[in-house]
Amino acid sequence: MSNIITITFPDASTREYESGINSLQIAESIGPRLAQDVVVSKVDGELRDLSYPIELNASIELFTGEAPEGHEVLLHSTAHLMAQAVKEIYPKAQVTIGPAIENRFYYDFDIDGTFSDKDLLRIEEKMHELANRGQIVTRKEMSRDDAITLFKKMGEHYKVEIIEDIDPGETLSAYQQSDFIDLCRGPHVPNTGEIKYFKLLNSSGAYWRGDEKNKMLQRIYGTVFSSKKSLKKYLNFLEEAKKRDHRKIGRELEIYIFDEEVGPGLPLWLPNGTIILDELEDLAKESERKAGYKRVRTPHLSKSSLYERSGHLEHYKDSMYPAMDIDGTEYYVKPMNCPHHHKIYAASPKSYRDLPVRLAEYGTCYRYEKSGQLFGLMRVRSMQMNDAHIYCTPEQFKEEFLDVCRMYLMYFEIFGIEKYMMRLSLHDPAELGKKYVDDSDLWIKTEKAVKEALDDGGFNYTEIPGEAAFYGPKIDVQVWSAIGKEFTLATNQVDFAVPGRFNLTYTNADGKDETPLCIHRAPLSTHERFVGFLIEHYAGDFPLWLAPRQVIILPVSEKVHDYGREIVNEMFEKGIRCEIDTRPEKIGAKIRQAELSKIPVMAIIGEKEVEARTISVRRRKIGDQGSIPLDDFISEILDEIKTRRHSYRKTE
RNA sequence: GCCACCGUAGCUCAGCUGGUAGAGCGACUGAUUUGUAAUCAGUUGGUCGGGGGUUCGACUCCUCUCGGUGGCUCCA
Repeated sequence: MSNIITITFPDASTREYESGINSLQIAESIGPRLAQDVVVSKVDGELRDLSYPIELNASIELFTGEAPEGHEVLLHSTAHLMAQAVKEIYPKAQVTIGPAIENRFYYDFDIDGTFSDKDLLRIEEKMHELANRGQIVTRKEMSRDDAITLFKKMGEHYKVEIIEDIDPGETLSAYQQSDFIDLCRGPHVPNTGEIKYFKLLNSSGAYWRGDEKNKMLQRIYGTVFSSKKSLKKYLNFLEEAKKRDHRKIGRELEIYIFDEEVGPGLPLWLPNGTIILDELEDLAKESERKAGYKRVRTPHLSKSSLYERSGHLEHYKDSMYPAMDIDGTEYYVKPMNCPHHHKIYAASPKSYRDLPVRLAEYGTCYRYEKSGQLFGLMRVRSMQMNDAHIYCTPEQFKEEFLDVCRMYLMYFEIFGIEKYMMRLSLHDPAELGKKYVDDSDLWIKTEKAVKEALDDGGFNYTEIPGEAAFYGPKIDVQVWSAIGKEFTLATNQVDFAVPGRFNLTYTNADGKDETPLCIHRAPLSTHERFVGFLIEHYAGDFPLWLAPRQVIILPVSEKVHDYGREIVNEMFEKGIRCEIDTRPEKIGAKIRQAELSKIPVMAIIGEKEVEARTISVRRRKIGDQGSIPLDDFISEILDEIKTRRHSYRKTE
């Protein structure tokens, strides 16, 4: 066996080393700085500990804590460090799982009692102490049975439970630092001294294995970075995100409120918010009209039999408001519009020539969301859906489905939404007849058709098994709130089951009855959620067409109030939302107030402007734009509104 | 729903170990007639989320309840 091996680096350069060398030694041979910063390596494409001995020729990639691979290891190692600290302070605590997540890590513990903020500080202190000790982190491989024996002896019952679920033949690994041993796949940093810049963020309850039937554990979230600067930047980002939170801006800009006496999750839309909703609806009506949708309206209540037929009572009863008894019959507040639309479809006989039938309604629905689930406008109990149902033949399906997807993209373009993820939710064969309509062939056929449509349309998407609706696969568009919470913005579902239950038919060219497919779609989500999202997306700086307050006239002195009122009237006549600030304040104060209110256009008028019939334009965040004739100003504003132009952005 | 934390004026917040509440902004009034992010002065404003209890005395302690926040779980 040759003692010399060749190591290939990502840039294709090579170096020779003695067999058995590890990544840390290789880093040292390149430079002391790299040796200091390197956290983990990839050997032949596999992430490995720095101490992993390399026996044969290999390709190697070294990662510092700045690289995503390195950061993840750092996060994970810090989770271990936290667990070690917790075990030292609370010897009776049992450790469970502690993974790295995006920019953060957490660890769940089973302890008596809970963690207070003070406890977190104490744990954090302990962590610094343990980190500074420079404990060497070593990897130990063992058989599954040995692992069970070891963790049983340690009294770590959750770990034993985890191991017992692993295949008997597998070799497991554990990492040890001082007396602390944790089952872990690794890799980890070689020394706890590498962990310097961390902070524990918050604690919460978390069910063991995420199942509310299980015991509630105590979870601690924290974060770590490879430099003080990065940590600070991240903490700062969290602070900035809070400023964009739609709940904060929604209150500041008087968009919506919740009232204790009205009830949780039941928003009241203030005049400013209603303007935004109206604009969104105008956009939706306009684009749906052009796309051949017909608008319908349906009641808020229906008999229970309707939802029995649709299957919703069977599948979603827990999320519906309880039934009310009316003249001895059970009625439900509607949790969705589809059954009503099915009835409208069925109201007259359809031929294949009538299809596709596209029915749209911004119907208000009510869903009983668990109290802990409510989240500002993003998760509410009363909601208006940007809803429509498309009934089509199997031949028409692909094109209809794609048209819906294209409609999302058109909206995203209008709103400047760039960060999103498309998710295709598929059924789980094991759940057929339980969670899902029991028709395996139809599921497979439909899912294939959806995938084909998406592929042909050139869409990128991720497949998620076991997340489909009970009646068919669905496409969700996922976005993230300012504080990083993921949620579904647009949704598009294929329904091959419910039309049959409603006996919906169309007569085909051969004169025979067939059941149409139904596409459920809500590209603008619920209007509540969409507005919540937009508030954060724009950080309250709405583009002109959406801005509740579009133009404010700021008179330099009272002498020009008449001219100002004249402008307001003229703009009002043209449909521009314009107001005038007649407070006896100096112009600087009026500007400041307008800026804080995020009014996009300020029109400053003084005696010069009166004389020349001009206005001095100041765009929010842009500043003074100079004087222009009043008529030009009005037509510019109108054009910007009409074309729904993007807002000016500070950083662009 | 579960775990933790929080709840003082329209908003943001102060109020030490119990002695019946303060500031800034806002709003209002008056003066100022102002040129691109705060003119000055005055006035207004709270049964300290609500109920019950402990205490001579509760914003402060206990308890129940309502609401919010961070998570867990779920989302047609």
